[in-house]
Amino acid sequence: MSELAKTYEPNAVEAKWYDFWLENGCFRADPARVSDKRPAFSIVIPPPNVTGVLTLGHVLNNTIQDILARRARMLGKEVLWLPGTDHAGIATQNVVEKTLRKEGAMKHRDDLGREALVAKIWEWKEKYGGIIIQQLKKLGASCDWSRERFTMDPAYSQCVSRVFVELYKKGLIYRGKRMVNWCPASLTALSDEEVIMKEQNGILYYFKVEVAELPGTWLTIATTRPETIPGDTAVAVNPKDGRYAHLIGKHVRRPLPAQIPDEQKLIPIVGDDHVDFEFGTGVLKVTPAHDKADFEIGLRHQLPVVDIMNPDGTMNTLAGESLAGLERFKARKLAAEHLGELGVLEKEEPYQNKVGYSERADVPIEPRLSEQWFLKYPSTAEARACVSGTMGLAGGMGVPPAEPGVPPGSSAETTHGDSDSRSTIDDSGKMPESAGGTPTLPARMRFFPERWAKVYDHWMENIQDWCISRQLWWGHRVPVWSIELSGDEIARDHPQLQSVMNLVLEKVRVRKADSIEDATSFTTKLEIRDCPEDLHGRILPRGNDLYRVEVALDSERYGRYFTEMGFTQDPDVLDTWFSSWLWPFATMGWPEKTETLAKFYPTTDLVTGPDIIFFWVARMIMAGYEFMGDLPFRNVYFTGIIRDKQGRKMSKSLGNSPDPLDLIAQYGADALRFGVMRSAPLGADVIYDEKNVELGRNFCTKLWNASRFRQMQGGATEGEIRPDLLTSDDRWILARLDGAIEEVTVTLTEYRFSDAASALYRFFWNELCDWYLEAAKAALQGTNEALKANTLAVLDFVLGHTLRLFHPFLPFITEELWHGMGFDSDLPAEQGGKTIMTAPWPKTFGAEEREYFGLDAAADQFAAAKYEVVNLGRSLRRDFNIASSKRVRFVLRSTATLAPHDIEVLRILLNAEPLEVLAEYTAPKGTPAVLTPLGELFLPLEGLIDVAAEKERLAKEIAKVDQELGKVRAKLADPNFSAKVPAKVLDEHRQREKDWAEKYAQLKKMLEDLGE
RNA sequence: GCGCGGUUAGCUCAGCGGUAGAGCACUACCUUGACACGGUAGGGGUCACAGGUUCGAACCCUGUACCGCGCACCA
Repeated sequence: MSELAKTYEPNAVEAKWYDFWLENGCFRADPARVSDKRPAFSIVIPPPNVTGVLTLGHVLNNTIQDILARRARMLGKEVLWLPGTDHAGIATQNVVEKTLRKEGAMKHRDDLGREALVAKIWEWKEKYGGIIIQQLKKLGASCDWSRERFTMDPAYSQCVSRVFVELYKKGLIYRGKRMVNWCPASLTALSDEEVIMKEQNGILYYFKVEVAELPGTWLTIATTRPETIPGDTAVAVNPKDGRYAHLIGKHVRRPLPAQIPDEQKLIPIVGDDHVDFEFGTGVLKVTPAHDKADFEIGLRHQLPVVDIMNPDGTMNTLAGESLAGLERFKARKLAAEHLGELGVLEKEEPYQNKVGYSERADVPIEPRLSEQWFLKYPSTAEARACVSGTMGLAGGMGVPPAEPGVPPGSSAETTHGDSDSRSTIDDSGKMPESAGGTPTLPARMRFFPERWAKVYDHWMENIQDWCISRQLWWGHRVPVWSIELSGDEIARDHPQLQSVMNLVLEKVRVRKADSIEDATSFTTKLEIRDCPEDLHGRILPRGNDLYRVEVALDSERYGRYFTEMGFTQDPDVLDTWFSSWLWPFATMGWPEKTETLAKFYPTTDLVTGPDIIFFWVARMIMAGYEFMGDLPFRNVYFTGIIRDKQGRKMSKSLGNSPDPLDLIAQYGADALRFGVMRSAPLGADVIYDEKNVELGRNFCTKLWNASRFRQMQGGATEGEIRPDLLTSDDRWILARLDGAIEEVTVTLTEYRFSDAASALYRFFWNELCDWYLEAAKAALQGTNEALKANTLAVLDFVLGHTLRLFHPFLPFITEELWHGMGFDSDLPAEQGGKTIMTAPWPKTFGAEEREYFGLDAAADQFAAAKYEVVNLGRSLRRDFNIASSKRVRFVLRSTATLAPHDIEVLRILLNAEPLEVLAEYTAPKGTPAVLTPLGELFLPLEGLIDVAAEKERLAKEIAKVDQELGKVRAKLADPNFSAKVPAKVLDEHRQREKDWAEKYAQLKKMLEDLGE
């Protein structure tokens, strides 16, 4: 073994071992190695944004995954941790556009054009795309980098198109004109999940309008958005509202825009149940183009839709001359001013409401009518059942998580009315038993913490179609080519479509095509070269003998044939999550039936944040069932969110987000990992404090120094332990080690990482270092060579196991010590050999081993009693102000049989010189003493002590003991107590009473011994 | 409004029916032969509040208050 350096230098060490692991293929997953004896373990990384940089959130998330992966390897599993990055449509395009604008390369994306901008983004991706991957390596992530994937890799993109076409074919994807969430900053539609509601301090404006048919009758309307008045096409009241019901059918004049002729201002008063007559004045202005609810009212009453805004959130000419061109919030103020000038503004009051914000761009979204692609989610019943089945079942901790190979036991607990949700009652014909509504079949997927299952279930229950198209350029382009033709043109130019057209013409429904129901789907073979498959498309009547003919293609190759025929590809790209939801299998080679998929799908664990439970987790589950016929993962661990000391989320703009790379440089990756893990309990947010990283650093240093201590003793590594030479301290630490193995194993199995880290900390620091290492000095400094060698063997055994227990948390320092201590060469390959990564995970002792080593309760108690003597002796020193460095005489009056080694341990730990153990001893009057489990310990300090002070100290202790004694006695005196309490508890109390009474008597005697 | 968490030492959190715990911070002493990124000892808590169940409640039940977070909302 080489000599360990005086201090631990993490940075050089970390780089060295990471390269070593890479060179030796330690992270490589080989499906061919998977067997009955070597089960597969797999995780797919939640792909970070390709342009992202490492945050503390990534540190938390990826450290957990690394711990799971490293431990799985030590458990002898074949581990695949599959890494990669996400193209992150909006985020990435935003970043690059912003940069280009700053550089003056463009003002608007149209200046560059689609191809040029996409090319720029690819350039950007190549240049900065790898940063976060390099940073993950610094953290120690043991991903199989040979399998790194990007959601816009050619093969991955192929998967996305294929999935699109399959869903299109099934009629689950359709194009429709709907109210969507429009982001005026990013100029695209968003899904409902991308909108976050924020509390807003706004103003509620009250203005009045005159009923045209009843001059002099005015209605007052409350609104937060006066700028949309020009888009109002009705005023609505509740038909049950006595105040207004008689006005339904009459008209009012809307005040804005003011310049237009009066007759154009007339809008009807309609009756609609949606109106809440408690709110405001009970009169609602209806702006179908700019509000979801108003749009619905508009549909019910056939109201015109007047769009008064531009896509970027400025007002258009329909808003009137003065508002046109103004940004919406400026327009709001001006509109209110106009109302004032017209004399119809009655009052303004401060008002708090919630406004939808674009998650990415952080600006209020604008409800907007537009044509988008939607997805009716597939496999919802299976996806819902597999998780919601956990409710109230398999509930508590301690139930091991589902492992691969668990037989599928789930079928849907409920059947939905949805015609498209295929039944999940499987062929076996097993129907869920109805047991008072409690699901009786085991869930197949577990959430940690479990409460997220309820959130998931609630969302699944109320699932809405997903708007999957985005008006962006960076992403997967919608694989649909379309052309608008008249019936004649179809017949003339596209004979292939004619037969389909005939069908359409038979049942011509010349009305606005705004949903899938109006489309006629077709499958046809178009006679074009190399096209082996049927093509799927739809013909949608657009009115006036015009038809939109569209085809969905999963191969870009054929797209150009359609282009040649005059078709154009849909300009939109797909929502980023439309590619992410395929991640667990698209990264493993789907749709090919690869060995990787066969061996590693479904994955074992997923580690992610609860904030993307709908964005990603739920959708992956549905995609898994739909395309793989099986769930994508068996256990989902939801991390907390990292917050600063004030409880705020980490964010760049707040500047409260430390750079993990700086922390690694300063403290080391292991320190960062340990510090974060120790403060990240299951199910709770993490309050980040650099002190925790310091703790991690200190911990590594301690581990380093303890190992150095061992090394300085010399001798061969890992000698044979002779049970006959084991001291009580040896037995004690072996038992403690056994307890630590048990606790760490259990806590990790239950995903309680912070508990595992605390258990490791406690064992290593408070048991191994504080007691065993100090006690072992008695043997190591002694002259008994056999005893010394045996102590070293025990120490090596314990340290070797400790390093392995620590390895998932502290991969670098444990590898360094594994080598530095010589474990790499002294152990056979199957027990680790040249890397701790492949060392087996420690197992608890069996009964045989416990007996072999003589580990029993008595041995444990004796050692604990010994350490208690030390504690009490040290307190005594402190009470009489004797420096811990000063050697003083102690006398232990004891009838216990103490081995010379035990006496030597006591002497060293007490820093006594000498320590006399006597069966008979009469202390001089005034000698301080303390009662210990092994007898009375005296600190003879002739003449040095303050008798009064000692008396006071004893009196204080007597009072305390008296109090405890009183409490126990009171309990025992209660007839109810002894009658009702379990025997075990009663015994405990009786024993306690005895102990306290004994202690009380002896303390009294000691007080007397002090004199007068 | 509905749902889910939380409220324990100055701070961050464990404990979840039977003598109140850890880490950090604080105080005192100690540069002793692994470690001052350390050691030893110590101070500090009517476990948010009010009821209830129980021989016994930080822990179980009910309600209240406050703090988070979802979901749905009234313009």
